[in-house]
Amino acid sequence: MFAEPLMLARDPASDASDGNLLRNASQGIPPALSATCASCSLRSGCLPGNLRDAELAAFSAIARLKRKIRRSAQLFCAGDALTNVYIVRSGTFKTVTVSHEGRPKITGFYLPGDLMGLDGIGYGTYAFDAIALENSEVCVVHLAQLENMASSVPELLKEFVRVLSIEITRDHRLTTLLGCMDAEQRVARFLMSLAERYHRLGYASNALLLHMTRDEIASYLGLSSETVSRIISRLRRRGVLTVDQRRIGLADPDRLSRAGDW
Amino acid sequence: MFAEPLMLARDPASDASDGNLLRNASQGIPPALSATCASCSLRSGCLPGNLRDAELAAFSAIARLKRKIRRSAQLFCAGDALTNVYIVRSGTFKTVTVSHEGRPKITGFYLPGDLMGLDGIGYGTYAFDAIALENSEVCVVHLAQLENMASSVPELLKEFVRVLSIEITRDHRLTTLLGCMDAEQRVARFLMSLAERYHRLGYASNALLLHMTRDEIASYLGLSSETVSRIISRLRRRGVLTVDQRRIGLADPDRLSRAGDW
DNA sequence: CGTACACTTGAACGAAATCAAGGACCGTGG
DNA sequence: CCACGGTCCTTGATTTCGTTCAAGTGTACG
Repeated sequence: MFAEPLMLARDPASDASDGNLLRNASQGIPPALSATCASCSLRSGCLPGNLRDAELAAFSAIARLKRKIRRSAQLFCAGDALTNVYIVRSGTFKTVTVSHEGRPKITGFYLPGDLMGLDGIGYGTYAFDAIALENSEVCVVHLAQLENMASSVPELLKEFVRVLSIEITRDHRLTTLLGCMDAEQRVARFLMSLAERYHRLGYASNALLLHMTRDEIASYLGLSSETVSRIISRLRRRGVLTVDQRRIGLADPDRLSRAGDW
Repeated sequence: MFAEPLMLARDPASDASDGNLLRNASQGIPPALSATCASCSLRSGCLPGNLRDAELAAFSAIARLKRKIRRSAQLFCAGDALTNVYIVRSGTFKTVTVSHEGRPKITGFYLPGDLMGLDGIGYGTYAFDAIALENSEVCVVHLAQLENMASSVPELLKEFVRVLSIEITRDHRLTTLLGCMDAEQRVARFLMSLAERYHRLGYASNALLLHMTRDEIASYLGLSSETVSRIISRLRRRGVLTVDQRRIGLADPDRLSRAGDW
């Protein structure tokens, strides 16, 4: 479909080494003791959202370790052995898979509260590269410890299963989007969904700041960056959006929503 | 993308009533006592595959209830409250979602050993309609009982999480397929993947019998049925496949595999 | 034996990719 | 401070792949 490699913003190869340096550096910093789940601003939007105080403290202990990842650095690599899953604490990530010819394809964007690495559990290795789109921080959750705790805390088990299931639902929606919708529907849905996710995190619901490039959006939506650009321009001309670089204003959310109907 | 409704083989509306009649009818039949997991031919290809004898018997008890679904009848409906998940025991199912204009889109095909309904757990309702492509049988697994047992049997918890994770992986692959690949790659991958799944079930690896129509394949792959037909014809002309209606022979699996490379 | 449905194939059309060029923004260094 | 190079973004012209439309063939089943 792409005759030439689709060049994304940053070179994965150089990111890898960059990421490793950062990882080592950040692990030298002792985790802040104040960073407990009870004091975290995500709270209900996160995996342990439904736990009671004692259980929450226990979960907090297994998610104690934090890791800072600088913009364009790599959190984990496709093929690496999976012992941890990660919860985004702040910032944004993308996950990327690479064709055997080296063409990258973005499979997801992750915001605060999202779990990364779930897709790799079944095979014991990460299925994708995870790269930070801005300076970000994650909670490191040892999978075996999580499964242990889930055995003894039914509420956590349910919540973990729920998160896994919702990831499946999200993927199925993406599947429908990629299989059935035209370019305008895809872009409209993408913006709506991003706005909703930010809104749930407490941001304004009628404006959003994209942390990804047009190329990255295009890759995720199975389009070319030119097409994404054209669609955004068209929606702007129609008065549905206001556009100032990465700042997108939802001037008419109803019409945007309808543009994404299927 | 489709200006006209994509007509699938059978009318979902008529299937629904048909399905309900069947459901009531089949529930009148007492479950066969001989149908235990220990005696099931799927064994290692199924959820309880790694359990030891005592645990297997316990699992067998919560998956005791079977249900027969006749060709084109409906197992469950999108939006219905989800209390059970289903394991395909024999036969084939498709899951279907319908656009607000009534256009159907097939989101998955399910073979023996596959779990259906996982995508609905997060929201407590099924996300899709599940329809049998041939006369089929499923094991009914009460979700609450499954989660209960998973709490006390770590091996089952791991296996359940593994199955959920693998579903995520599978969806991500489909996402890549729909987002990046051209028609030939999609069809080639589809056939390869189906052949592999049948092979794991003990069928010949170089031949396969499609239980779905070209329309259904097309819907799943985000193509038109004409395109699917043309691609299959092209692969036949090249000597990669032999085609006799729904019987597909994999004359040159290596080349078929390469045709699906990305 | 005839009707219905699934499948195949051809021809015309269209949506999005590709190719190509120009412009805006950013950090850097003179 | 401004010039410079590098990204990123936008827009236009052309091409391409797959859809749509249309017709015809084959197969299953009453």
